Amino acid sequence: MPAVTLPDGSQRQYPEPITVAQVAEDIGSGLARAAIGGKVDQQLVDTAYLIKQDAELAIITAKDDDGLEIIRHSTAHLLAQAVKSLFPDAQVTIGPVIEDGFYYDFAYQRPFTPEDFQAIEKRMAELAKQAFPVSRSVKGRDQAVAYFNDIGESYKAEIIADIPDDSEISLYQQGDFVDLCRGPHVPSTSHLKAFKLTKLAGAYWRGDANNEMLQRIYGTAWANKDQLKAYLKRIEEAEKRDHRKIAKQLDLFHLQEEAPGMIFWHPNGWTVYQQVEQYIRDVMQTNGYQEVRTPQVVDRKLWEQSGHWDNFAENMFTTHSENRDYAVKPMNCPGHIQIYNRGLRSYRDLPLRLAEFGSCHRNEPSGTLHGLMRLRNFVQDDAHIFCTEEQIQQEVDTFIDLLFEVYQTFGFPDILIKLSTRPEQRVGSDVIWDKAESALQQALDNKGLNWELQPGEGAFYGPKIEFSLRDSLQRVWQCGTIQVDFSMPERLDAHYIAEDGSRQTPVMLHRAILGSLERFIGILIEEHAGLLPTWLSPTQVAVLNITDEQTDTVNRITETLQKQQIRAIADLRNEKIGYKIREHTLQRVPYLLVIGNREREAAEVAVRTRSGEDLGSMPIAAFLDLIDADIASRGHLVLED
RNA sequence: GCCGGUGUAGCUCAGCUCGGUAGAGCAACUGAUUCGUAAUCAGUAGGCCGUAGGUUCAAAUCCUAUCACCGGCACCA
Repeated sequence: MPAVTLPDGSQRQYPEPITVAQVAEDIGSGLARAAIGGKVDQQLVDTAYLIKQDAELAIITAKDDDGLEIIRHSTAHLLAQAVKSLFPDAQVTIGPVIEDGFYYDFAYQRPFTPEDFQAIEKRMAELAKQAFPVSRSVKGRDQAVAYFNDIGESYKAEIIADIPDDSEISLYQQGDFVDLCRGPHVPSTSHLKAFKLTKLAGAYWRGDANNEMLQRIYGTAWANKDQLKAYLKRIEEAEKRDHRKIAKQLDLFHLQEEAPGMIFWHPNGWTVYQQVEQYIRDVMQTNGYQEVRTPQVVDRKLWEQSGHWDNFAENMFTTHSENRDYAVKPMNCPGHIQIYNRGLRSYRDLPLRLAEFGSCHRNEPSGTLHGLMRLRNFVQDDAHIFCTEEQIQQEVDTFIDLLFEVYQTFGFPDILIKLSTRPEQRVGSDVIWDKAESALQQALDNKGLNWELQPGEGAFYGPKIEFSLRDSLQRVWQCGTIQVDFSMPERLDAHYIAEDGSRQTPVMLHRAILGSLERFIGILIEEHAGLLPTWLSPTQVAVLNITDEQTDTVNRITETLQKQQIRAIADLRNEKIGYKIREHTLQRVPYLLVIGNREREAAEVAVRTRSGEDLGSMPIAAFLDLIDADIASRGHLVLED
């Protein structure tokens, strides 16, 4: 006699056990048709799930987030069914739901071609239309292993073999396709109406590069065609923000074959870079850091001593001269320790904060390079804080505040924070690790921040916090970091004289706010779609004449602006004003000053923003006040819609 | 590094299936036009078809290798 309580609080009594689908039918036939799952006492189940006792029930439809997840998961199965029907020899492996979609990994003797891809998508649509009922069954573990081995699905058998002994294994069947799955799934493939396969890629079995490579097919799935269309539109728009595309349009930088993973900065891009660097330099100077500069090419011996040669030799660029081996620096820390080590340090000197816009080279694997985001040569806003163990907490605390201040200036509200703790292979005692990890964790918790734990992901020398941002396609890139290091000061003989006269080894904190300046600028470009705030814009003002009668006036105004440190250009070309406005707007110039005879007579400038807003005519002094305030606010003075 | 895809004028792209003198738009240059808030008109010039081999009477096109880029995977001190 189950009593079912619905989300609105109403209760329904049934004389005997009843399925989710039947309850939906009881409520209404429309709901019954829309039902794709249920939530019984907070647990997601199929519509065929039998409710035997009193329970809370929510009927899940495509409108629910859970419903969408079920649809995506079921579409992954549909993909597998389509692949098996076209390529019976292909083996299925895993097919999880991911953000906005799903993927499925297959093992097959030859690569899927773009034509196969089309055919698979077409077959999926056909199969969905056939409205196969999806049914669940349960097998014992050994029985399930035998079953999948029997039908030639050895990967599935391997997965099941790893599931604990006593677990029940659920199988889902649609047509003649059977897959191992926890579920739940839609009751019929007819619920899968809005999907699209998006990309074809390789992926290692079980995510291990030592294993064979499978073929992964990615797809997206939605509750209806409109949502699918909106999603595809969103992706299309996001791709337009790609910093590599915008860099071409705005002439910011380029890469070329002869220097893979290294940037040729053009005047426009370098202007942006310089603004970012100078801002961070100011922040460092006002927050107790001292800037230094250390060599690019350093004798191999130092890298052996620091441990880099052992751990990262194949990722370092090396060179030699007169029988000596050198490496181009991949990090700045050993250099900073050399500066620390010149002269005897006292506990009174600590914390000592050494900062460097250090250009580092790392020979990253070719497949990882990605525009400004992943390079072989990049500059970090790097600094190392030498301190005592007692000072760690305070330093971490202050650093996080500083980082948030900077990220706020640049307009990044959405920061992903991860804490990585001790890995298997590490140096230093557990006592010290305990201290360091808790210092980092406490600093985060004290500020009430949301963070994710990554157990075992710390560096061999200490735990770390990573601060990551997303690009326009939602890919995550690590930018800021703070890492506690117990190892390197000792390896490189750093010491200080403690209060009691003893010789102690300092702790070192590696920290960066932006991380790689290049990467940060890449994200900045995508975040703003190239519409950089005025303080960062390569050109801040374009002064345009209507006819050549105003040439002298335009030149004079441009010079006036330039003398006030405004990055202004004059556009005196013999073109219609509409043409010039279009061009500079496409170049994302924040302010356009139009000078015709009216303005010349009135000694004013007509101000137009790149968003198309007309700020009216004003004397040049008034415009200077306006743009000065804009620049000083670093993008936080909102003049445009 | 691994899997798949791509590489043609400064930019965006067509031509490649099925081999037969390399094409468009924008940009550039020249000339005309002097114009009021997102594209004035006409003309001219521009290409080692990523690179190196091969097949062929003939290769942008077919084959092999290689480099770079794009999308993933693995990696990211």
